[in-house]
Amino acid sequence: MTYTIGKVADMAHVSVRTLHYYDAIDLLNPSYETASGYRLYADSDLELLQQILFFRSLGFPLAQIKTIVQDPAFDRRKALEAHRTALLERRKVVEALLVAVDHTIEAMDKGETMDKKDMFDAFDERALEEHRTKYADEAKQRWGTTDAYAESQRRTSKYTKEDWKRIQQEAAQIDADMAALMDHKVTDPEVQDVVWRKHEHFNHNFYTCSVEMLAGLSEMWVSDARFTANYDKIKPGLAQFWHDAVQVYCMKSDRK
Amino acid sequence: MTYTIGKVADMAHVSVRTLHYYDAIDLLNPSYETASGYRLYADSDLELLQQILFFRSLGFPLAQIKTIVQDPAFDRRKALEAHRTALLERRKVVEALLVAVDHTIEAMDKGETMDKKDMFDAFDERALEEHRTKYADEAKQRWGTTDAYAESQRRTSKYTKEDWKRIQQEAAQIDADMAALMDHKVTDPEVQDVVWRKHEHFNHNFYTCSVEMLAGLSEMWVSDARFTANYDKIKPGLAQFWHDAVQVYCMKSDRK
DNA sequence: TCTTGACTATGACGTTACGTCATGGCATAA
DNA sequence: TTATGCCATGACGTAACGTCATAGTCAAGA
Repeated sequence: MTYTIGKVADMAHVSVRTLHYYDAIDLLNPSYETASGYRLYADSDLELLQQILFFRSLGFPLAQIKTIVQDPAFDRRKALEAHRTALLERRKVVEALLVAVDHTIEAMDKGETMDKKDMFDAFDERALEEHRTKYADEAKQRWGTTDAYAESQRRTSKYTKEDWKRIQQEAAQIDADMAALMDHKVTDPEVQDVVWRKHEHFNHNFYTCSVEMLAGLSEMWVSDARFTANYDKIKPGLAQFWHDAVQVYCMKSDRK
Repeated sequence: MTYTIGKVADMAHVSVRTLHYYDAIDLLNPSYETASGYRLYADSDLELLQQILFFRSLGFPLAQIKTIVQDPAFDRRKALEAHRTALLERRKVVEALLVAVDHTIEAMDKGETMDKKDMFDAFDERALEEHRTKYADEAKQRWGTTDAYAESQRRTSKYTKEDWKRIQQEAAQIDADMAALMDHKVTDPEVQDVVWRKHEHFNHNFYTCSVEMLAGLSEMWVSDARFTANYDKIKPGLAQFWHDAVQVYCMKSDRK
């Protein structure tokens, strides 16, 4: 059984142009051809198309898909991991752009409406201060004599009230995202991604945080009642869950 | 004071070609020109370039930057927020791709190691319960708000333990039959026949399952590690095989 | 003054994965 | 036979430049 190009396009939900293109770049050449030059696709062509579309849906460029589907000895596993790394990089870029855009918007707000800004946080004031001292504490308790603490002091001392507000909001979002994943296993990639975001959040806002430091911090979250309470009031058990997830995260980082 | 193109390029850390390009698209035309046609940039041009590069660093497309810097009445704030929204969307896409890639990698891992530990769960209570919640889950995840889910709930709630046992045995038989055909092509009529049986099985026992739903389900079997594992422990690669076979089945049904 | 090397100009092609015409041949049912 | 619909090839456009290729310009050293 063979199918004309329009049929195939309909079945696979791609355009005829796409199939023309795949033929032109020798990614998918139809097995048969009529006397008048019409393309005829066989079942095996459909299967290959499935494969191609699968990898396309994962965001692979066509050039790479070509080698993947045409070389049976190709290491798909390695390709997937390389692709994953590229995606992580892309995410980092987007995150950085988001932060930059947010800051710009914030700066515009500041310049334009600084006056009526004072009305805001009355009770918020306290929350911010609490938050500030909490992180300062966190660093001091563990690395009071180290460079990390000095770095934290140096960086945080320049933060404005708005900075703290933003940092707190980001942290809250990360914690909320983690709380939403508490029914997953701590090894789940989604969970690990949130851990990664927390790690990045520390690096961006406080001090260069090694995985060892992160592991240490996570231990404090379960062993120090004040931190435990802070996490558990978001969702009971979150402190422990954070701890476990971070441990896995650090173990995986070690291997690299 | 004016600067030649090379000087400007060095100062702003962009290429000469980039400035040529900006001139060509009328994003930044130098204010002066020598008799021999050399571009000469004034200080005001440099400032404009600064602006352009700033918005570029935020990821704005040049076409938009053009209106931003050339129209003083332009609402930068709104542009920034729209851009922020776009970035959030991009992040979501990247996150989704990451999850998909992770699941695929995980499924590959499982497929290679799962085979050794299959002979578990026979027909004990727990397996049945797991099975029941699994299908309930399956429906809820995709059509939690639709009629299909309600129908599934209504019908499955009346099933007895014996019903579940029968349903599971039927499903297991279908899966086993499919596993036995994995050396065939997915377009093979025998394979397609088994897909048809699976489709009927769904229709009889759970809810009216359109081909679109079936296609959606099959995608979940490969993208959700839990389902992938369930199929692959019958035979490694079965999840992917089911997926491909169902896709062909649905594509062929579309034609009708 | 002549040459040399650094700098500049324009033009054109390549990149990704197709969309969108434009033009014209082929197929099939009425 | 014709109307209608599907098919083919070719060409241009996309975003933001990189990378030649070819050729004119400028300042400095011999």
